[in-house]
Amino acid sequence: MAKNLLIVESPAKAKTIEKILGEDFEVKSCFGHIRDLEKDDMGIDIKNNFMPRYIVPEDKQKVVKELKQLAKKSGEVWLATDEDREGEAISWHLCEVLGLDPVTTKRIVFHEITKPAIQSAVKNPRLLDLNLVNAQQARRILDRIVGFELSPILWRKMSMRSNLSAGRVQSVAVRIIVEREREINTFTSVSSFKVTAYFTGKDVNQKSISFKAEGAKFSNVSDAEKFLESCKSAIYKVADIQVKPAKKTPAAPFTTSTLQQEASRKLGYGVSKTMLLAQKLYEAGHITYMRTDSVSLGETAMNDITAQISTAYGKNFVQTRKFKNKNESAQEAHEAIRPTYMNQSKVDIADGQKLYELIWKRTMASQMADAELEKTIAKISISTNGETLTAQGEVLKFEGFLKVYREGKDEDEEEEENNESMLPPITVGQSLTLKEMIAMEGFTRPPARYTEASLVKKLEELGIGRPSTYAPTISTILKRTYVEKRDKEGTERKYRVLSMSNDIIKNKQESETTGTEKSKLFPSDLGLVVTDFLVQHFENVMDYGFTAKIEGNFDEIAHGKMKWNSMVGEFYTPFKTEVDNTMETAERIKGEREIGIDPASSKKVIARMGRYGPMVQIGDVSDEIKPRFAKLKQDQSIETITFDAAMELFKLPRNLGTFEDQDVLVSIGKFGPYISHNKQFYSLSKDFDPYVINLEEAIPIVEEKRTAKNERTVKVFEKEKIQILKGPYGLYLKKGLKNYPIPKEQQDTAADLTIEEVKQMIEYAIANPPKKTSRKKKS
DNA sequence: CAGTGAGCGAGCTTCCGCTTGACTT
Repeated sequence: MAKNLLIVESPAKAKTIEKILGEDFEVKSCFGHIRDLEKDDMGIDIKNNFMPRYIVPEDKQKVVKELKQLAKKSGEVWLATDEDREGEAISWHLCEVLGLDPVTTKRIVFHEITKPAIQSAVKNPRLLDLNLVNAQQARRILDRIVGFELSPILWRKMSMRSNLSAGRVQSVAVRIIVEREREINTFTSVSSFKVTAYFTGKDVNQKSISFKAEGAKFSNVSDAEKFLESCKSAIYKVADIQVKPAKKTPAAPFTTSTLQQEASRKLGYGVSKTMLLAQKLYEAGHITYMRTDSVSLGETAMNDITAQISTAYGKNFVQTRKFKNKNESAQEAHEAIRPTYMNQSKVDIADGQKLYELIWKRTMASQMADAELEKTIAKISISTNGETLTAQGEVLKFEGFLKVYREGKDEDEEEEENNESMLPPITVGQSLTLKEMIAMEGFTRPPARYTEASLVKKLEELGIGRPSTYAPTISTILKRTYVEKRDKEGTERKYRVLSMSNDIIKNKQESETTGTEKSKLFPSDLGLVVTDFLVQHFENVMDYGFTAKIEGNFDEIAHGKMKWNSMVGEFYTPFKTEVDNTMETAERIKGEREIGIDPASSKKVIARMGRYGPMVQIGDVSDEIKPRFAKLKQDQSIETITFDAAMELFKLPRNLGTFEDQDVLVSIGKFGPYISHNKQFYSLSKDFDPYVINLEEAIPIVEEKRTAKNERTVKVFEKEKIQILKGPYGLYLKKGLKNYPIPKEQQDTAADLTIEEVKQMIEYAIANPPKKTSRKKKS
């Protein structure tokens, strides 16, 4: 009898499952979706009830062909795609393409790849859930409509010529970054003075002790000073001690999102790097599937984990837990991310060890005992003013899960200096000696800029995007340059410190660096203006709750309570009206902002988007005097640039004077600052500031780089902007940014080439690009 | 690339969500 064919999504899964099922089944993978909407068009017949037009994309044709052939000669075909909306749809598409009857074809699901789970799944096949398939179609079609209607509006309304895009997920992701940036910009930091006292004394055994205690916060320096003043000659006594037990609970096992966050905090990985390494670990069989939103662990896995904990740390370290997902949008088709074998603590994947270790520890910790603590809070009285100070200490009574793992924290979650040190043994009534009392100025902090991973966290909270798309979404908004990932240097800030020892109060000023950022997401001006535009015209789609709202509708479709095309239609009609309206009536996107009047010409100075990005402009094209333009520096923004900073930009290009009877100019080009002299350009190193460099400094740079250049230049056709240059492999032609080869036989006589011959050579090179030699070995 | 920078516009671009290989020296 012919074998049955079982189709899953992932090839790595296929291998494992084939082993489990044995002789009767041949297990193949379809590599995810095998059909999609037409690519070049909307792909939807809107007038015909939004009937989708599906095609098999080029890169899936090979797989589909193979599956078709196998299906023909196999016994029964079983569909075992993931148990979620997308998986159900993939199975339906498989039916369509392989000519299977969706009403009789066997459909099975499982959440873990273990022998019992799979065998029981095979014993209990069900049929395709067409309601769920329709929910997926609604999701797909709605996303296509939003993306393919909004993007063209941007092409029309944005003068920049680039591949702009908008979509349900990406545009909201950018909005999150934009709004955070504005929160930071409008944030005003408030300072206060916090009192800390450093005490010494003796414990019951007459051993010397020392610790610190904290007092009130004062909103200004004079109140803080008054307080210190009032503590002069005071007697300090321990007024009260309270001891409270406390416990800490381990975090749930990893999902895609939490893995990305933790790898970012602890290992400094970007989300793409994390996923790439996780993929390698998965393919090598070291971990379970890495694109998941589930926190649950299979039964077999639980046994493996608890056995491992018992052996390594003892039975009292075991505490099993069934974690539940907080997130309603989770579809839980897989397990949490965990090692496949807990007894394996090392892997042989290059760069993968650290990530594996993180997964291993997190998994172990999740089934380990709570950590038990003892928190001590001591109140210290001040005799002179009746105020009290508080000293806190924490003692770990039982390590529990902390033995292997402690979750990292995001910047904005960092609690105020959580004192996790121990308090020395003190007794109520005991008097203490004040060594020093300090009132230090501190400042409230603006919200933190997002990292890739903290953005993923936010998106997940809003139910926007899926585990398989978090990393690609971030790549998209970076590629579109709506958002930039970069560092920011901190700024110096002064703060005051009042200190009192031996009843003498001193007032010092110190300085610190604040606001240093590493690998953070900043919105570009493009991101700012496009977001404003979209929010203004498409508030509905840009709303943070939009996805959650339509997910509710998809659920109703999945439960057969709503028809998918009427749901899409309800969205489409008002949306399309707004699209048409916006196309016709909306102004071009400029993000224009007036920032002042140029005193020299008394013309308006504006900051706005230009063809080549953000710029400042004096005057207008309609003026008699020509307008002047300057592009913004990398860290400047239309929204925040000051008048003075803008005027500084107009100092370029700048004529430094003459050298060898030719002007020396300094300016900033696409690739940074440069000097131009005698029609040649010399890029300026970081050591020189184009706004301050003078002629004396510029001349040596020109001379030095010119000699270097002369050694390379054989001939220059100035009018045509073509050069013949000497390279490591011989002579070649350079036109603009592109290089073209000079044929071997003409290498020696290249210096005598005429412009006509050179042009012909370039034409020939363009017409005959180097061929990709695909040599297939003949067996 | 480059002493500019607008706008004009031919013809191009684009979505989200599933999955992995891969044109070449």
